[in-house]
Amino acid sequence: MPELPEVETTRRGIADAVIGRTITAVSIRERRLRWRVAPGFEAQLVGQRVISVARRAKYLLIGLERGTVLVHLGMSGSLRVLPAAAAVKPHDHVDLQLSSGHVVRYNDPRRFGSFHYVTGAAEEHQLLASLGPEPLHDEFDALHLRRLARGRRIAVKQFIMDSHVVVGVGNIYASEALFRAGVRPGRAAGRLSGAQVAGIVAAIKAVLSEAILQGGTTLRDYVNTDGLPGYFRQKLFVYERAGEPCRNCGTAIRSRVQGQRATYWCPECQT
DNA sequence: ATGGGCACCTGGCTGC
DNA sequence: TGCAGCCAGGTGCCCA
Repeated sequence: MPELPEVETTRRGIADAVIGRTITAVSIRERRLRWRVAPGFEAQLVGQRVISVARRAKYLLIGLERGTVLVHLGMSGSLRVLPAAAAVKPHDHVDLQLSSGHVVRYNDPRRFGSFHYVTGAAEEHQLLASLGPEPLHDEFDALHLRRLARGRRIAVKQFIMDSHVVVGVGNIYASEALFRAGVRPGRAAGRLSGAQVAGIVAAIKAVLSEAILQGGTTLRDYVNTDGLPGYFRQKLFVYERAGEPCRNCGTAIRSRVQGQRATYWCPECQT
């Protein structure tokens, strides 16, 4: 489910509710997430005040007084801020009880998400240490992408979804960015022109920024911290639109499986 | 190093 | 109606 815009929307949604509050209790109903939640996780959090809520790639970093909680939403995870007494629903796996009387509740049907508690510099944690640049930061530019693409035969769509190249570009926004850049997803990354690389960088930044403004994309499960969907779906040009007319030229959108993921493109607008 | 494929898991939809 | 099969916003790991 969540790509960078959905995670960023979640970050903004929980920030005001948690910053300055103390975690008074942690309850875990299901420890078997992508990785089993470590024994002692609850005890390490309880009593600590929340200092910050940041994001790195698709990870949320909940900064506490003595450490950081690393949360990943996987494919189907979401965090909501609810009154402490709110009824528990299926797949509500983790609760962070706050001194405000609210609870940050993690729901994840597929259990591909994760929770870690990290002491010391969170960015040095194994899961974060080798990640590429943030797509919306200045260090992600045409020069960077061109340098990494040199000699690579991998399809450009899989290339921009590689977290060593740039983080946060998932299956929806990879197709959408390549449509905007006018580049076919199967093109070899190393054979793109400088102008195409620059166009892809600009398109990634634009599509992610716009999606954040719309609160992300809801296809199936995703909801923000208030339980509401994201509205970017209406702005999608190609994703899950196979056979439908291109919004630009009317040609039927095509799809195929690439790297075990569905890919969508317009055969007329993308070369 | 690079690229490809698998695994983890549940739920919703399709078609027989 | 029932059920098998397929598909889904991610990503770490193993293999050639």
